[in-house]
Order: sequence, then structure tokens, then C-alpha cells
Amino acid sequence: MGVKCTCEHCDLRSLFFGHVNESILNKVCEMRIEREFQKYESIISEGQSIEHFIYLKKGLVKLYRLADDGKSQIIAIGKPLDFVSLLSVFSDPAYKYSVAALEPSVTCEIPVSIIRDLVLVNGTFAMGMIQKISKTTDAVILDFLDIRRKHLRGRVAHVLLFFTDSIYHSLEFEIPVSRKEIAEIIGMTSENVIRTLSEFKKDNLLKINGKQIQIVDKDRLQAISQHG
Amino acid sequence: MGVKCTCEHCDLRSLFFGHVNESILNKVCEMRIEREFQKYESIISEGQSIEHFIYLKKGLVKLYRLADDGKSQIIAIGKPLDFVSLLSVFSDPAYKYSVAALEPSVTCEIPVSIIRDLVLVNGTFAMGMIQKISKTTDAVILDFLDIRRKHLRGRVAHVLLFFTDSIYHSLEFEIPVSRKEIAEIIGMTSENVIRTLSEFKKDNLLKINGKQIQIVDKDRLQAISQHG
DNA sequence: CGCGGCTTTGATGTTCATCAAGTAAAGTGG
DNA sequence: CCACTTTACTTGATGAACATCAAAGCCGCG
Repeated sequence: MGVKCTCEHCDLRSLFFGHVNESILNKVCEMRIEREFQKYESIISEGQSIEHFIYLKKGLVKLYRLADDGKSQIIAIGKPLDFVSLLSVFSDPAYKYSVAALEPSVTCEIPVSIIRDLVLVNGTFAMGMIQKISKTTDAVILDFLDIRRKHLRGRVAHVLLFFTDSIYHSLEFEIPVSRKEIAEIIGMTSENVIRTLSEFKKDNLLKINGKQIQIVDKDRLQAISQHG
Repeated sequence: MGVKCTCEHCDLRSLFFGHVNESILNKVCEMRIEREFQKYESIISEGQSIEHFIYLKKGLVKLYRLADDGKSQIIAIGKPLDFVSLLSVFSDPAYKYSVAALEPSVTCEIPVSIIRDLVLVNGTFAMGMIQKISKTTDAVILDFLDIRRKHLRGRVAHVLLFFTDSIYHSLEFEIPVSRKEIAEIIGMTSENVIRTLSEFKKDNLLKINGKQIQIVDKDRLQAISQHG
């Protein structure tokens, strides 16, 4: 028979390699759905009932929340191998946040019932799941605390460093979010984000051309992030 | 033989009632340690290695983080039946935050190795664990987002309502935190927290006498919390 | 009694949101 | 393809929200 899932670097797949017996593994592979999303397309809407466990295979997404006044807050940026079903999955029948693609993206989706069954039957899988969820949520919480300590300039620097270090692994990149979205990540207004970016440019910390950003003086940017 | 753990309302205990066999259950009960803490005593210090899974049996605690500049940020308030080992336990070998008692408290502590073994062996237990951890961390994240949307007055109202509704279930209570700690929960300065409390008092929303607080106009306080 | 920490209030200045107005970029329909 | 509309971006000016500084009162503790 052999394994049908071909996604080599999938974390879920490596979790399955605890001692999932082959019949279950085949069932998972059969029930697995891949979905493709265009840039800006919605993947999950707040309030929607949780049917599938969603995993990001390719692309980049934002997890966010809409307030009554229409204002949006970005909770996290998800990259390949991250669980999109970060919050809510095991704590609520419905999503408490929304997810949208920032780049063309591909998800891998598995019915939650199967994931639940696997947790019940396979201890190694359960343990891997707990660890992965913990790491994800812990990172979100610690990041929130980190950002909260900083002022405008530090927060903007923080976001720029996040994209360089955690997403693109390069000093030059096309930033996948609008100025307004940067503001929603750090809890400031888009005007002030723009002003700060202009200052950074004037101070020769960055080169900016629309969405194209090149970090020129990373050391100083890190200093600002840590407190400037 | 029978069950030796006598804590009737313990969530861990109810998790064990999946289908934990009796020998394991007895082992857990044997290895269980109870520790008592005085008010203000430290329960966990950041950086400490995680040996035990800690559960709050009695009292009230704060989970917090110390920054390099000596400033502290409070992550959450833990009440009985809450997991003190909220973050880190399954994601890191060492604690990334500190815990201290706000009231005389009693913890129940179980070696993490035993919890790990149980997760591996018992699916129901694993599932319960995942759900409990998810609920806890999700609540923290959503609370952070909620607070971030609000201004000073709304944030102070938020904290007061938290203590009335979630901790004391009463309109009158002795607040277990200092003004400075309220500030550390909501990310403001203690001076401004005090000023706001004084305003609330002048506006007949509250009666305040030191740490003794009585909420007089809860409706208006809720309105302020939701945005004022 | 006196010292130090927590609390309170007032005065001042900084940081940031809001408002306004204009430019550039990108999608829309004829 | 070009006028048209809309949306994102940018800069400046103003005011509100909040931090900081300063000083005094309170309380518990050695």
C-alpha cells in the first residue's frame, strides 16, 4: 500500500510517524483535501463552525479579528507548516477569528473528527499535537507582550525584523502586507506607521520603494526594536 | 485500593477518569505534592526548569514576566482549578514567565514525566489536556486583543469587571492587586490607573476604600469597558 | 520614631490619534 | 486604451491621551 501523502516536510505527516497504523494513515490521506487560495481570498471567517483541521502548505496568511466598529486586529502571520487552526480548534465549536491569504496559498485540510480519533488512539500523535499547539500559542502570547513594551518606532522595527528573520530570511523583500495591516499587527494607526517608515528611510536604515523593502542597517534597527 | 486523591473538584482528577487504570492512578496520587504559599510568595521564577505540572488548588496567583529594565507585565490571573503551568510546559524545558501568590495559595504538583506518560498512554486524558490548555491560552490571547482595543478608562473598567465577574462573583470585594499591578495587567502607568479610579469614584460608579471596592453602577461600568 | 513603599494629586511634556488634503497606484467600464 | 473611480499611500497640522516628574500624605514595619 504505502503512504499516499506526498508532502515531504509536513509536520502533521511527521506526527503520524509515531506508530499510526497503516489503515488509519490511508484513511487520513484519503480524507485529506487541498484547497488553493488567491491573494486576499478568505480562508476562514469568524463564527464559522470548525469542520476541518487546517494546515498551511504553501503561501502566507494572516489570522485576524474584526471588532464591532469594523476595525481589524491581526493576531499572527502564518507561514508554511504552521497550523492555521491555531486557536479555537480544541476549545470551541466555531472559529473566533478569521484567516485570509496574503499570498497565493495552499492549505491541507483534514476533518477534525479524524484528528480527534487519532489523539484518542495514538499517544505519540497526541503528544506531538500538544507540543505544536503550545509552541504556536506561546509564541503569540510572548510576542504580544514584547510588542506591548515598545513604542511606535520599536514596534515598526519589530515587524520589519519579523519579516526579514522569520519569513524571508533576507534583508530585501517585498512586504506582503499593506501599511494599514502593519498598523493592525502592532496596534497603531497607518499614518504613524507610514511616518515611521519614512523616518527610517531618511535615517538610512532602510531603502523603500512601495512594497519593496531593503534593510540597510540591521544592527541599528535591532537596537530600535529593543528600545528606541 | 480506591482513589487516594481527595480533591473533589480537581480538573486533573476528572481527566483521569477517562480510563486510567488503577495502578497509574495510584502512582499519580503517590507522586502528587501539595505546596502552600503565603501571600506575595514566589511559586515559579522565569528560567527555572520545568519539573512539575502545577495546578492551583486554592488561592489566587499572577503569571507575569520581567523585562530587562525591571518592569513587569502581568500575563494572567490564575484562580483555583486553573493550570499554573499554562505556557511553556509542553513547549519548552524552562519557564518563560514567573508566578507569585496574590493570596495564600495551595498548589498540587505532579512530575511532568507522569503527565507525559499519561498523554502517551491514555487518549481521553490527552484529549482533555489539549482542550484545557487550548481554552486557557485562547482566553489569554482574546483578552489581550480585547484590552488592546480600549483606552485607559475602558481598560480599568475591564479589570474591575474581571474581578467582580470571574473571581469574586460579587459587586463588593477586596482587590487582591496593587494599583501598580492593575497597571501591569492593562499596560498603563499606576498614576493613570489611580486617576481613573478616582474619576470612577467621583462619578459614583464605585465606592473605594483602599483595597475595598464596591461596584455601584455596573451597567455604566460595562458601557465604559465596551468603549468609553 | 523614622524610614521606605504604596497611594494620591497636580503640572508638564511626549507620544500618538485624528483630521485634512494631496499624490500615486490600481482596478473599472466605456 | 483611456477617462474614471476607488483604494493605498504620504505629509502636515492640531489636539487628545497618556507618561513622566514632582511633592505630599498615608500606612506598616523595624
